[in-house]
Amino acid sequence: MLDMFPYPSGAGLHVGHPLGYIASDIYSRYKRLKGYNVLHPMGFDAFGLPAEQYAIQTGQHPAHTTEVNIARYKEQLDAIGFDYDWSREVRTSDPKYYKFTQWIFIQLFHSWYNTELQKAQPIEDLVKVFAKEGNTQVKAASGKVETFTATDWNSYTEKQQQEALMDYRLAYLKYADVNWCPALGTVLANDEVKDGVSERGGHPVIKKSMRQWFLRITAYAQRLLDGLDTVDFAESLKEQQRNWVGRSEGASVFFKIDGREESIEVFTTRPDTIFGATFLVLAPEHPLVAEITTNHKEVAEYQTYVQSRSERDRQADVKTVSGAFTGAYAHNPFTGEEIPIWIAEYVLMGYGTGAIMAVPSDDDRDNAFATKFGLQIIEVIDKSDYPGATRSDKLGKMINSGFLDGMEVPAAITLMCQKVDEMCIGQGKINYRMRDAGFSRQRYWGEPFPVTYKDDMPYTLPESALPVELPEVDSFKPTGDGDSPLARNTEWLNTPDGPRETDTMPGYAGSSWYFLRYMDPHNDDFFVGNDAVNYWQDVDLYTGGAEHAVGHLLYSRFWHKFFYDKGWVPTQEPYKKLVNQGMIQGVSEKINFITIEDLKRVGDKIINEVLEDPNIIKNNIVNNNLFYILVSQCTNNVKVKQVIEALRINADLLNSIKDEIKSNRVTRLFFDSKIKIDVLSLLGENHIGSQNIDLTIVENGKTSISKLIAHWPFIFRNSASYFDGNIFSVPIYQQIPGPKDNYVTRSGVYFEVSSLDFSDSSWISDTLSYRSKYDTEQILNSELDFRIEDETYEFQPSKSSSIAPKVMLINTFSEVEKMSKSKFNVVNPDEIIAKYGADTFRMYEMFLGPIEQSKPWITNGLDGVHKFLRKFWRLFYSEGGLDITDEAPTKDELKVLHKTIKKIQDDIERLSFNTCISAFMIATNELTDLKCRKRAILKELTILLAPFAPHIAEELWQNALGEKGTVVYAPFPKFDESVLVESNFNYPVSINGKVRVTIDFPLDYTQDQVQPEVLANEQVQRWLEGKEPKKFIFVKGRIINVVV
RNA sequence: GCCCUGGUGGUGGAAUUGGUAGACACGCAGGACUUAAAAUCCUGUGAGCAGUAAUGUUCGUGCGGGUUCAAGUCCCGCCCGGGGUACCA
Repeated sequence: MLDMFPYPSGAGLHVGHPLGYIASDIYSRYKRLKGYNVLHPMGFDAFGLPAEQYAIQTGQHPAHTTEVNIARYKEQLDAIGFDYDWSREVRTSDPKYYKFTQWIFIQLFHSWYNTELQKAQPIEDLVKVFAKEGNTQVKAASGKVETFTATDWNSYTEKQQQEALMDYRLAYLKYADVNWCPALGTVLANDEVKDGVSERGGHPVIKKSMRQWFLRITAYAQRLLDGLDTVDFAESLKEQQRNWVGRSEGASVFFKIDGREESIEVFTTRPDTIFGATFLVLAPEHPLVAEITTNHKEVAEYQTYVQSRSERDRQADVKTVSGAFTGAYAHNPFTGEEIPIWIAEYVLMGYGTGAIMAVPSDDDRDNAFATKFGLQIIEVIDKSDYPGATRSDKLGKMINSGFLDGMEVPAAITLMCQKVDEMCIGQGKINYRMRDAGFSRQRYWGEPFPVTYKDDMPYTLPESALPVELPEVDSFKPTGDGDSPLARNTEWLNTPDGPRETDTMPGYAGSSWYFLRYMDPHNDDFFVGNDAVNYWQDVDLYTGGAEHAVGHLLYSRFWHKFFYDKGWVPTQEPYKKLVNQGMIQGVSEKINFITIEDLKRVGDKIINEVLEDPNIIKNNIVNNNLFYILVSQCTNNVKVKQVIEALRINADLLNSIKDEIKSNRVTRLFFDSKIKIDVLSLLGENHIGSQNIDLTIVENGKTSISKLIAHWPFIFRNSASYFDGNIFSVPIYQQIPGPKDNYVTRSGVYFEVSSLDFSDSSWISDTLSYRSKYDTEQILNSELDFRIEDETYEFQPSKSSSIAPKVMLINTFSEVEKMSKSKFNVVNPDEIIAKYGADTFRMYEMFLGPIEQSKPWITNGLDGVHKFLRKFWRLFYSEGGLDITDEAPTKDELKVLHKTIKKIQDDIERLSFNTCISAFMIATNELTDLKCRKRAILKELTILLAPFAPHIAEELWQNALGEKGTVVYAPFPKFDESVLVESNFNYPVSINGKVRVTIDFPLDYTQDQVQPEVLANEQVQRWLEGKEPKKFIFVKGRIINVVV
C-alpha cells in the first residue's frame, strides 16, 4: 500500500494531502482486518526548489528547513492517526538514501540499450564489440552516430572512444536549451517564466544551450506503452501516458536542397500527401538553417523572436502564424518541383527531425501558414466520398498524385512507404513524441552527480566514493554564469582526478525508486535486498494526485524496467493498481486589474459591439449571472474621482439602459470573472491581469487595508497614497533592484472604498514611521499623497498630482484552484483536528465525495459527520453510562448489520469511501430507531468502523466492549447472505416510462403471473383510459413498464 | 492550442450493469426539552400549478439534437470549470 511521496513544503500539510492518505490508510487497515500482512510506509521527497529559494532569501541551509518541515509534516500525519511504519521512513535528501540514487545513475551511465534483445546491457560488452567489429552491426538505442570500423575504434584516442560511447549510454551528456535569465544570472523552471519574462522581476528570459545530462527513456518507449496493458490504472491515465509517449507510424523522407550536397530529412505520418508538399519548414534552431540561409536579416530577427518564446507558447499559440523564408529551395522528390524552405516556430527541434514537409491541403497549420505567406496549395485528396471529414482525417481518394491517383488514403500510405524505400530517399519509420529526459539541474538542493571530468569527458566515481555528499557553499545563489551553486566551493570542485560535475539531479531521481527502498530501508550494501523485493514484489495499490500522471509515473516505470533488465527486481511494472485522488482545491482571493487606456478602449468596444451582440449578452447574462458594471466617464483626463458608481445589473436592466449608455458615451466595464473573458476577447491577452492575494485579506467581501499592507509592505510603505472618500489609491513600485537600491514606479491600484475595511488603522502610523527614515524626495516625486492634520487623518490629493497612475484595480473575486502557498489559499488540517478530533476529520474528508474527484475545501458538512460519531457512541453509552446487553439480536437488527457489512466490504474494495460513511450513518440511524444495544451487533460494527475512525473504535473495543488486545487485528465480520434474502419486491410500475404506482409481488413471479394484476390496478386503469396496452415490459426484480 | 477530467436541489454528494433521480449529510424553516444556552430529539424542505388537506399533475441531472418501452447513465454537436503540457513537486 503506497502513498505518493510528499514534498515537505514550508506551508505544512494542507487539507488536500490527507485525502489520498486517509483512503490508503482505510484500505490498509481494512486489508489487515482481512488477515493480510500490510506494508504501509511513508517518507519524504525532500530535495526541491522551494527549500532552495527559501535558502536564497534567508540564508538558512535547505537541510535545516527541510528537517523542520519534515518534523512538522510527521507531527501532522501522526495527528490524523495514520498507521505508517515509521521504522521504514525514507528521505531522498539523506546521504544513506541518495548514495543509491547516485549508484543507480552510475549503472545507467554504464549501460546501453540493445534493441534486438530489448534489454539494457553493460557498456563493457559494447566496448568489446566495437573493438572487434566496429559499430555497423550494433542494434542499439542511440543518438545520431557515425559508423566506424574496429580499426577506427582501436585507433581512436581515449577521448574519441568516450565520445562515441556517449551516444549509447542510458545516461549521457548533450547540449540542450535551458531558460536562461541573464538579469538574475540563473536558470529558471518553466513555471517561473511567464510570457517570455521571469515571474519575479519581469526580466527577459532566453534559451541558452548548456551541456547537460539526459536519460535515454526513449529506448523504453515501446515497453512503456506495452506495459500499460498489464496494469490496472484509470483508462484516462493510461491514455495520458500513451499520448506522452506519442507513438506515430510514418516515413522519413529526404528532400534534396538546391545547389548543395545535403538533404533535409523530414518525418511525416502522411507520406501519401507528398505530392501536395509545396514547401518545407525547419525549426528555427535547425542546424542547417545557418548554412542554407541567404535571407540573413529576416531569419536572424525571427530566430531572436523565437528565442524568447517558450515551447508551450509555440505550440499553443495557433492564432498567430509566423515564420521567415530562408531564401533556399529544395526539390520535392516526386513532383520534381522547386519548393521554398521556411523556418517557423510551430516546428520544434526536439520532435522528429526538426523539419517537416508542409502539405497545406491536408494540415491545418500548414494551411494557415501557406495562406498567410501566399504559398502554393495543391489539393491531393478528394474527400467527396466522406462528407464531414476534416482536413486532417486520413480519408479520401488520391488526386493530383501521379502513381497514387485513385487510391484510398490507407493504401496510398503503405505504397508510398515502399516507394520511398525503393527509391532510397527514405524509409518507413516509427516515431515517438517522447524525448529523452533532462537530468541536470543547475541547483544546489539535489543529488550531486558522482562524476568528475577528465579531458572534458565524464567519468563516474568508484562505488567506494559514494555517497558524494553535498558540499557546503557560502551562498545558495546561482553563480551568475549558469553553473549551479556547487561550483562556489572550489575546494570540493577540484579533485586530483579533475573537476567535478556541479549540476545536481532533478526531483524525479529520488522519487523514481523510493518504493523499493521501503521494502528494505536499512540495507547498506544494496539499494534493495533480494529477499525483501521477492517477498513484497511490487506495489498493490498506489494512491496519488493526477498531476503526477506522466512525470513521476512514467519515469519510475522506466527506472523499474531498467532494474528488471538488470535482474534486480522480479516485476516489469512497479505499480499494479493506481488510483488518482482528486485535488482538494483552495478558494483563492484575486484581484483583477486593467490599464486606463484599455479601459477606454473596452468602453468603446462595449458600446459599439457588445451591446449590439445578442450572443454575448445571452452568454454572459442569462442564468442569473448578474454582473458588475463600473461606470466611468472617460475623458482624456481620467481621474479616479470620476469613477462614480458600480452597478449590478441583469439582462433586462441592461437592455433598458442600453440607449442611455450609448448616448451618454459612458464607459461601462464588465468585471465578473466570466465577463473578463469577453474583455479578453475584445482586447487580446496582456491587457487585463489578475493576481492572487492572501485569503485573509478579504473578509465578508471587504478588503482589509492593514492586511493588504502587511501582504505588500514594500508597495505601501514607500508609496504615497490617495484617499478621497470614494477611492483609495496606491501607486505600485515594482521591485527591480537598480543602482543605489532605487525602485521604479510601474503602476497604481485603486480600491473602491466601499470594498475596504479601514477598522484597523495601525498601518497609518506604521507606514509613516517607516517612511520618515527615507528621503522625502521620493515622496514628493510620488504622484499622490495623503496628509495628516492635527489628530485626525485626512487624505487629500497631493498638490503635485497631475499624472494618473497607469493601472486600475477593478475588483477582488474568489476562484477555486490548486492549493499552493504562492496562491495564499492553503488550509491546514490542524485546527479541525483540534476542534473535532482526527476521526471526524478522516471521515469528513472521505464524506466529501468520490476519492478521484477534485473539489474545493468547504467545511459545511463537517458537523454532520461529527454528530454521527457521537450518535454511534450513544449506541454503547446511555446517560447512565455503559449500556450494552448480551441478548440475541432480532432479525431486523441482523439485517441492518449484514446489509452494512456487505456495503462496507464492497465499497472499500471499489474505493468508494464516501458511500461507506453514508452506510454507517444509515446503520446507526436504524439501530437507534430499533433501540438496539446488543453486543453481537455492536462488536461487528465497531470492527467495520475501525479503519475509518480508528481512535473511537479502539476506545469502544477495549473499554466499552471489554475486548482484549487491539481492534487493528480483529477479524473482519463475515457476511451472511441468508439474512438478507427477501421473498417479495415492491415493483415500481411505470406508464410510458413514468412511475405511477408501486405494487408488491413475490420475487419468483413471472410476467404472466404479474401482468393481469398490474393491468387491473386502479391507477394503471386510469392511464389506460380503456385502451389496450401496446406493450408490457417486465424486468424481474426491477421494474414494470406499461406502454400505452 | 493539444491531452485528460468534471458539470445532478440553496450546498457536498447518491443512483455500482440503461430500470422509482435527489440516498446520506449540511443549510434553512417550524416544534419539543431547558430559567437560558449547549447538547439532543421530532417534522418539513428540487421547482411550478391545483387543492383546507390527503393528494394529484407538469417541469427537472450544463445547452441543443438523437437512439430506446425506459437516458443523469449510450450516440452526435456545443458551452463552462479544473488538471497536465517535459526544470514546481
